[in-house]
Amino acid sequence: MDRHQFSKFSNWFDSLTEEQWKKLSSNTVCITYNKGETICKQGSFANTIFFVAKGVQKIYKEYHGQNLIVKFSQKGEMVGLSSMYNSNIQQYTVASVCESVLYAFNVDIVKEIIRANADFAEHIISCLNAEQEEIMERTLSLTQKQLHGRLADAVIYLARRIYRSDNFTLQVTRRDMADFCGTSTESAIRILKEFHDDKIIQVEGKHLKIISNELLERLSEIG
Amino acid sequence: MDRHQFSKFSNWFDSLTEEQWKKLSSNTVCITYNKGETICKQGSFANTIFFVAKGVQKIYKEYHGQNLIVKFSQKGEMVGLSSMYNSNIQQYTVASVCESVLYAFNVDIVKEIIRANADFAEHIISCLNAEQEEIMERTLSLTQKQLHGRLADAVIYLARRIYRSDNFTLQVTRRDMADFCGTSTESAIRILKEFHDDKIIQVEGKHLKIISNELLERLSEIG
DNA sequence: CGCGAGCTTGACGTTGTTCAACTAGAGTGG
DNA sequence: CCACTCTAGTTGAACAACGTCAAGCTCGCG
Repeated sequence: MDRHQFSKFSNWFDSLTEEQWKKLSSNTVCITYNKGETICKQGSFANTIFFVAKGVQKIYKEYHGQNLIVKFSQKGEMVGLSSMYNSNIQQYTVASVCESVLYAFNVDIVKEIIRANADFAEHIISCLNAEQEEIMERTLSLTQKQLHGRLADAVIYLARRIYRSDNFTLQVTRRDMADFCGTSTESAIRILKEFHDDKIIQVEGKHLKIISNELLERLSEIG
Repeated sequence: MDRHQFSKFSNWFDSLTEEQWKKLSSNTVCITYNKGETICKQGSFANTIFFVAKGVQKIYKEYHGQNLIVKFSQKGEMVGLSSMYNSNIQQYTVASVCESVLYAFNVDIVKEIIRANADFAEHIISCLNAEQEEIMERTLSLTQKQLHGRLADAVIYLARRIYRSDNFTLQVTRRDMADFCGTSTESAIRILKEFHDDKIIQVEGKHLKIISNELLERLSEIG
């Protein structure tokens, strides 16, 4: 594992001493996942922290055959930090929505570094804070807004956070969009079509283009 | 501030050195809040971490005049850990649902101790993990279950986590119950009445008694 | 005694789910 | 190369769940 490769797209490991880096990387494997493959499974033992080097993944909770997608993770993010202490049971399932490359760290080594390196510990806490803030914002969206608001939020999320463009090719299915908005596939499709007909976005198959960010934000705002 | 008082009902500060404790406690004030008073407000600057010595508080997000109660906090818990890093803006409002006593710590001192004390840092991370797990569980409940399941969850939560009894006096209003379940006051009342009529619980005004834990759990399970 | 906040109930309308049917494309095996 | 199947996407109609509105109630407090 070349340290320089990592620091190009992530500051996660900048604070590590040479020794800490060696220990971490010698206990690490790199894995490539195909589209649709499960990376880790809700309910299994959580002894791994993942670092995403490539691709997009969906992090979701399973419930009675229904899925709720909590968030999408991507390049430069750590996955599994929130199942690190307490129960060592995985709280959610992670699956690859396109070809992904992940590094799998041993959780005990990560914990060891947390204890030895205050900068790294702070980074972790800071990251957990951000994640929780995000989840609470989404919980608010999912529980207080109607479908139009929720789908507007989803489109904004994908455009700004994941694809960083107003014009992108969806790697997720309509079902995933629905699971992200806590609704049924049919409803998600209907609302997206409405947005299309109202010239707020342009959807053709997997291609999505935002026409009016203002209208999307208005929809998000009024719920 | 007497250290012994604290260690009676909390292990939060056990790992602190004498010096760290002195520094922390000399920058701390103790405040009593009456029922209904706001402890801290969503959107304001977050430079305080609270430690609850007495009472029950509601932690909620405000949105268009509607509130979503994320959780209730109580004796022995820290409040504000999740707004510690990143933005120093309070992510939620905290209000007292009965007479409460809280200690207000300076966030910078807490951060200083995190850097200097690995046990304390681990404790914080562990706590953040637990909180996030709880919030995700609730998000699942709120988005995937129908009202009966959500109210069953709320009753179970109050009985097991807050009052630790199957027979207790509610300090929260029906409105709060509704805000906790992401529904309207009227709906919350109707479902509670149904539970009462079906002899699952017994509600009379503020008094609540669980008659059948099995039925409640079945309701929670089937959603 | 009157006022206001919290609680309760019924009627009604809306939102969003469910079910069923149909289409299109991708992969598979004969 | 063509039937076959499977998955994803789409549409419409019927229905259930839930929110909203309106009204009345109770109880504590000034």
